Amino acid sequence: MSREQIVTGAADMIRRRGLNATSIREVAKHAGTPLGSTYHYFPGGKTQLATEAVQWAAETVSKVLTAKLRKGPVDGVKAFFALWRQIVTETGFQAGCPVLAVAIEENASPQALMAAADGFRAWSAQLAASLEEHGVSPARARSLAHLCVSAAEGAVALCRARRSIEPLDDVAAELTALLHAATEDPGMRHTVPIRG
Amino acid sequence: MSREQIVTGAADMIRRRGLNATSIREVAKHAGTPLGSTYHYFPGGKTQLATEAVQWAAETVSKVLTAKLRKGPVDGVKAFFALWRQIVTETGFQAGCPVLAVAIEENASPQALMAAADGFRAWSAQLAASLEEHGVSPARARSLAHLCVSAAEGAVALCRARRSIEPLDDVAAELTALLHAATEDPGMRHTVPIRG
DNA sequence: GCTAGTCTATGACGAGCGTTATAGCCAGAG
DNA sequence: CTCTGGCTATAACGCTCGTCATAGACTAGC
Repeated sequence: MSREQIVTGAADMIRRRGLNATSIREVAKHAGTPLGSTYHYFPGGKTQLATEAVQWAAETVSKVLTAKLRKGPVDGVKAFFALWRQIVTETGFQAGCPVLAVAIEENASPQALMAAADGFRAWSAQLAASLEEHGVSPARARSLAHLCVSAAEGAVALCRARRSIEPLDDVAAELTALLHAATEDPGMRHTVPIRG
Repeated sequence: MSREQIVTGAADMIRRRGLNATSIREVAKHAGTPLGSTYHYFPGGKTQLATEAVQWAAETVSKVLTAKLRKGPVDGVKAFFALWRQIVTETGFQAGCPVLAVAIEENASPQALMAAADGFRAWSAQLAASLEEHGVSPARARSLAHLCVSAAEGAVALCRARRSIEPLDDVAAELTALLHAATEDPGMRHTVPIRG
């Protein structure tokens, strides 16, 4: 169906150029459908298209996360980072995350922004739930999940700017080690936290 | 001087709306200068203006980092996160990081993108140097520095989407604890603290 | 074969964009 | 005083944007 091609094409353009630089005309051309069709399928205009593109991207990642988290949080996070690594390298550092792209544009429609928030929230929640299942306290699970999602999103941006995969790989290594220690090492599980 | 107002105004608009949604006309209006003046001061057009805006923002953060890192890497990172926290909350979740904004737009000019890369690299390098000074190995210092910068940038985006400061605070707490353990406490160097 | 509804095709609208050109202002140097 | 050079002011260029309207084509059900 060509409706789906429009959504996935829009998501691809948004993750490369950002929301504002993604025009409906180019999305239609990229999908091989006429401009009129876009407004037939998406009567809500650009707002609706952007919202659905973000939702589609968020769900795609979410499905991968669901599948890989079955083997535990560390494997899930590894897959999460591997996914971003593939996107960044396969596109020659030209694509990132459409959810992030929409999140940082002030004039994005409220619906699209909400879709982005829901996407981030879903990923964090999945990760946190898996951590809890492996003995991490709820508060710490949430905070580790936020760290993983934030670090991945930020690292993708660093990699794109520097045209090097190094930041993402560094971050992935640090976080796998951190999660491993937080979940599997019984001797350390009740260590007194250092705060300040 | 009004030239500087144009640069700072451009940086402010870019961090809110993104590069593409920031028009020279609006930058000029926001700075109270006529459109013609913009092309007088920046004959390189939007490319030059964006590049200088990114450089200015990167250097502003860099100076804060330089000052606060004198008290050690943990204090530096705390200040780094406090800085982003202030920006996000003060603007009601409407502003983020202009360096990130430029980094994730494919059609940003090569110069502006390079300025973004330089900014990220400078922050990471400052942090890594401070970590090395406090006994962290070069490789791990680099990787921890990448983690801090990436996580801060990503957390700012999460906060903007969700209109909540929670992700940033969670990330800051996790990373201060991680850095503290990595630098100062010999007995805890290979442990991971648990938050309450 | 006709009708209805889905989708295509095309063009137009007002607006905003980056950029350039040109004429005018207005201080300070001679 | 005149003159010069940095800055302002204004208008225009071609272009793309989001959106809408409208007419045609195709396909499914009767």
